[in-house]
Amino acid sequence: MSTVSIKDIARVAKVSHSTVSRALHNSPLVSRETAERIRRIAEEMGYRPSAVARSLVTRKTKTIGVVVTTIADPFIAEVVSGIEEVANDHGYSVFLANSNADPDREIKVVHSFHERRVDGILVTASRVGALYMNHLSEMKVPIVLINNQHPGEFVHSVMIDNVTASRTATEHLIQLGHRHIAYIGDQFGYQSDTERFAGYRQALERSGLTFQPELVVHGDGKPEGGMRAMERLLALAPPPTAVFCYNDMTALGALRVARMRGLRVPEDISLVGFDDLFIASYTEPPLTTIRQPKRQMGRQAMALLLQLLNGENSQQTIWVQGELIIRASTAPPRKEEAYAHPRS
Amino acid sequence: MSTVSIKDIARVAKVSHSTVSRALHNSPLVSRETAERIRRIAEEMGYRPSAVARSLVTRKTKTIGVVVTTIADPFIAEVVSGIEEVANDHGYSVFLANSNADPDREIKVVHSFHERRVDGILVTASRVGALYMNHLSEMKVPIVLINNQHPGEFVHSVMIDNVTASRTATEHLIQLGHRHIAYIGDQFGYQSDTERFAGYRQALERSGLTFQPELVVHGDGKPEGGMRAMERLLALAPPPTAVFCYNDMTALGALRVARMRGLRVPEDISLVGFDDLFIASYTEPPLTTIRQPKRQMGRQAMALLLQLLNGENSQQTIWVQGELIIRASTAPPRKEEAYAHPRS
DNA sequence: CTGAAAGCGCTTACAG
DNA sequence: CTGAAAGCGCTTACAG
Repeated sequence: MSTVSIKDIARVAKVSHSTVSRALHNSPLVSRETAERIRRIAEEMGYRPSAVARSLVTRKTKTIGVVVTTIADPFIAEVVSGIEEVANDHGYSVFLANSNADPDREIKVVHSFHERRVDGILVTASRVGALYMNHLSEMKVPIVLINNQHPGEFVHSVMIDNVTASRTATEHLIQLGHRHIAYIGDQFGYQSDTERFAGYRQALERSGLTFQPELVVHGDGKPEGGMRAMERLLALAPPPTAVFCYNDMTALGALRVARMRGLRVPEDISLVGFDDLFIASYTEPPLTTIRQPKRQMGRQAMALLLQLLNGENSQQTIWVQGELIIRASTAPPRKEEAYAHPRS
Repeated sequence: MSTVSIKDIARVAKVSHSTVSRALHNSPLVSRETAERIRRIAEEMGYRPSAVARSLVTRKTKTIGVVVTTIADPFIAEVVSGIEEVANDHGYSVFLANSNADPDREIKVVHSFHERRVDGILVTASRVGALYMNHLSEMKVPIVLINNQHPGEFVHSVMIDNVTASRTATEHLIQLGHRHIAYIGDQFGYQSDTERFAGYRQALERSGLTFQPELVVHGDGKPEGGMRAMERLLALAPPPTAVFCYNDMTALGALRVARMRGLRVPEDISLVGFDDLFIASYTEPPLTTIRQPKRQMGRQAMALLLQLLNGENSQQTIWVQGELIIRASTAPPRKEEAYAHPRS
């Protein structure tokens, strides 16, 4: 293979390779003429410096590792796109690895990033277990978590303020006149589910509505789980007049079941999602939801990592706020239902 | 920083670092006992070999570069997820870079991959121009393109058979009884648009239907373009009874406009997409479309690259077939319209 | 301003 | 079976 090195250039420029190295770095230690000549020759020879050789001596690879459960998740893809943007703007390349939420794979990914000597690590929307976190922190490189489900004590992270956002979403339904509001959660036990549920309860409490446990059902964060959950809710007597869903994917399933049961959204039942995936604008009706600034969260996480990489000991957690996006899946309940629910 | 090297291990094991290297590679050249002892020590010391040092001597980085326009595109994200799967299974790490279809950025990405000394490159669904391709091929590493819009002569690629798939999609509409079938394309001039249009025309011809130029309008591959195009089609007298869309995103826009105009899908107008994005199952009605085996295409592209990396000079182009997925957005036209169109 | 030297962490012929 | 040596392509003190 023909890859040209600093030595090749030195040979044709009749200087030492040290001088070539300096010239290529615009070092003031080399005369203008020689420097320019060397640069011209390098250009002509199609020289590209070897990042691997450089990394070996500088002990910085200018790479970061991004771990995701799966890049096929639209939420994650948006976040990663934000990460990649600022990484590239600062000369960093990103290694992408899917963990598939598989513990074995997670360990393998961490080892792989370790061997690659990445300068830092970003973990998106993962449910990193304790074991995984230990492996990660053994690497002794800065780690930033995005919407992590098990925040440890020593890690930096970017997090959506789930409680406030969920309270806002639920309050929107209450303001419309709903009194019989359900919550379809994610699988039980995950932090963001717990937080979103907490926001839902806070909204009920603040409005003096009694919490009804039967109105809380768990899905799986995907349409399938949303469908199953919605079926259970619609079997209730009376069924809720509004449903706040853990995320848009869940809402997608809920929406489908509502339609299958012949219910009109929002006339018969209101639906709110969370995330504001692209798809939320294109459902029928378009979905009222909480927007997470996904790309922005990716950008901020990378910016935080950059600070850590520069030795600035910045804040532990960056909180971002969700934004209620009112579209067409929410409306006042029908008259006869609005006040059917007893106030506490 | 504390990263332990082969030398550190050598020191505590009281052997040379060459022996350590051999032991860690399970070389038969080192006695079982020493090898095991060394491995134990390495383990205890938390040793992780440096891929960068190894790369420097082996002249293989075991990395590949993946260029995408944007990872936020759901089609691309699925493909990348397939790529990543097989890459990781074979010990390769993947560098991900978004080009944003920006020529400047494309060049920068290529340079960056060059400097990183990636072993191979995968380009997904890009509209790589000639300039870009030149830079790419200068690197002298194997390149595999996926659904590229400007296939060159010397590159390997994985391509969907657009013509056959589009003909199938259109024939499906014809079989339902439609005679007045529109095509909403992508921006004019792109290869896959040209091919899908060709498939559409072939279907018409084979069925003896006359091609009507006014039934062909161009969008932009996104919902917005689909909306504009659909508005133009619905302004026709008579409007088409069915529309074949360049892709699902376009169909999303078309669907929305149909609804805004008070048309029922599929009763008043049938719609077919292309891609079978996740979202296609969750529109209302669920979208009939052509499924591209996205993940599989990513896997095959990476497998092809692997072969090239192993020096096997494999086939230039792998063709994959689309699959018609009939859902609920297509149905026979209303009686009075079915035969309104003159046969040629 | 320029070059020779050392070294980053490995692999792998070459001797023994 | 083991070690000393060379070298991958750079960067950067150290001399001059």
